[in-house]
Amino acid sequence: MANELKNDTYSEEYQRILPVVNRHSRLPLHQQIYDLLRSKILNSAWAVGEMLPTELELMVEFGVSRVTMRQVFERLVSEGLIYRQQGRGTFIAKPTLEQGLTRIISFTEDMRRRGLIPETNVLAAEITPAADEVADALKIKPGDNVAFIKRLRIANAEPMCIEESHLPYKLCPGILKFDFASQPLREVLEKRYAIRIVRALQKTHAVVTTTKTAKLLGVPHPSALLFIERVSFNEWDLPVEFLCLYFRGDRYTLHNELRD
Amino acid sequence: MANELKNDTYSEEYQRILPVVNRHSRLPLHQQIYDLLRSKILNSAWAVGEMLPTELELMVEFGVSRVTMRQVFERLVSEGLIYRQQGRGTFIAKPTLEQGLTRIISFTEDMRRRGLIPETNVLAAEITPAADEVADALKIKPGDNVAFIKRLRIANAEPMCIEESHLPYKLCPGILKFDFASQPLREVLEKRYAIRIVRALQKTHAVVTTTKTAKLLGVPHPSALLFIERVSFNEWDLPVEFLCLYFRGDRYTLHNELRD
DNA sequence: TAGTGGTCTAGACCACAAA
DNA sequence: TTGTGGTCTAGACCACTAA
Repeated sequence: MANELKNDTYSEEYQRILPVVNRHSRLPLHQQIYDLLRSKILNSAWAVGEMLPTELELMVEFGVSRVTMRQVFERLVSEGLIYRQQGRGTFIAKPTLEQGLTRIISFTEDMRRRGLIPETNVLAAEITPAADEVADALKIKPGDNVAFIKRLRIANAEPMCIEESHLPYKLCPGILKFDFASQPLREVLEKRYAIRIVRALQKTHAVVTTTKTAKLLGVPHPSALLFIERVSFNEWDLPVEFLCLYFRGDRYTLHNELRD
Repeated sequence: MANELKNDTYSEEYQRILPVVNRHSRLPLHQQIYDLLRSKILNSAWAVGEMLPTELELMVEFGVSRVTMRQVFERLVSEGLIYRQQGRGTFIAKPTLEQGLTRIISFTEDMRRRGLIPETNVLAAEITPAADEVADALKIKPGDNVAFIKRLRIANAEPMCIEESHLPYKLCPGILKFDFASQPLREVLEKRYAIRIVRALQKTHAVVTTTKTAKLLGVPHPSALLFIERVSFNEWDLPVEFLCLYFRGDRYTLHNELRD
C-alpha cells in the first residue's frame, strides 16, 4: 500500500508480500489472520469509520473459507475493534471506552487517547529485598531481590499518577541500566528479556493521600486517590510485575462500558 | 419436534418440554440456545467445575449443526461462564472477577459473590425536578420529573454503599409505590414497565467523604470513597437510569482481569 | 437489483485426554 | 482405543442497504 508503484496491471499482486498465511504453521489460520488484521488496525492501516474489505475479498486474499474469515471478524467485533452492518459492510470502530479496563494499555497510550501529553520522571530505581506483600504477589520468597522503579507520571505538565513497579530481579538482571523516563518498561521487558505480559489481575481502591503522596502529586492533603494494584503475568502465567498506581482522584477517571 | 406426544417408549421426549428451540422464531437458533444455556448456568443448573453435555449431545438435543452449537459455546467462553479443555469436555467456570466491571450485576449479586450478606435501607423515594447534571445524563429537560430513590446498601450488617437512582418519571409512572428494600429495581423495571437495561456507561472516581456521607456509611471523616456514576440504556439506547454509587474505600474493591 | 453481512448445514480431519 | 474439543471446508438461503 505504501511504495511499489509499478506500471503494469499486476501491481495489486506485488503489494501482497507479507499478508499470506502459512498453512503449515502450528498456528491456526484464524489466529494468523486475526493477528495480522488486528495489528493493521492498531497501526491505523484504516481510518476510523473506514470500510474494511468484504468477507469475500478477504476469503480470496487469504485463501480461506467464509466460516474461518467470519471467525476472525467475530473476534474483532467482540473486542470492539470493528463493527459490522448488515447490507453495508465492516468498519473500523472508534477506539474508545472499555479499554483501559479490559485491555492492558500503557500510561502513555492512555493519556494520548485522552488527548493529553504524557511525561515521566523517574523518582527511584533500585534493587531491594522483597517485602512480604510484594513477595506474595510475585510468588517469590520475602527478601528475594526485586527491581523497584518509581515514576511520577505527568499529563499536560501536571502530575497525574505515582507508579511503583516491582519486578523479580532474577527475571530481568541489569534492568536498572535502562532509562525509564524515555523507554516504556513493557518494551524493555519484551525486547531485552523476552518477557511478554499477556494477562493481569488488578484491584481498584479509593484511598486518602499521605502527606508525601499529596506533595508529589501537588494536591491538597487530605484528598482522594484512585489506587490500583496490578499483578501482570507472562504467557506461562508466571507473575512478572507487581504494580502500584496512585492516580489523582480529582483528575483521573476510569471509563467503561457494561453489558447485560 | 415440539409437541407430538405419542404413547410409546419415547419418555425422554416427554421430559423435554421447554428446552426445545423454535425454528420459526425471529430469533436465531444460536441466540435461543445461548439464552437457554446462559440462564441455566446462572441458575446453577450445574455446579462449578461440573461438566456440561458434549457438543454432540447438545446438537442432538437441540437439533442443530455442530457449527451452531460451537457458536453458542464460544460466546459463553468469551463471557467467562464456561471453559473448555480439548479431549476432556466443557465445564462451568468459577464465577469470578471481571464481572462487575464488564457485566451489569446488582449490588445483591455482587455481595453474594463476595460471600457477604446484603441488606438494603431506603433513605428516600420521591419525585423531583431534574437537576442539570441529571437531565444531561438522562437526555431529558432540566426540571422534568425524575423518580429519585436513595438507598443505603449494607453487607454483613455494615454499611457499604450509598446508591442514588434517578429515573425519568415518564418512563415509569407510579414506580415509587414499590418497596425497593426488598425488590430489585431492575426487576420492577423489567416486569412492571417492560424496561430492560442492556448496556451502561460508567465512570469511576475517587472522592473524599462529606460529613453527611461519612456519617451514613459509618466511616471517619475525611476518608476516601469509590464514586461510580452510571448511565444505563435500554435496547433502543434510550437512557433509563442515572445512578450514583458511593462505596466505602476501606471495604470495597473492584477486581478485574486485563488482557493484552 | 447487486452486494453486503447473518444464519445454518453436513462432513472431514486433527490434537489431546483418559481408560 | 474412544471420546472430547479444535480447525476447516463448500455451499445454501435469508435480510438488509443502497443504487
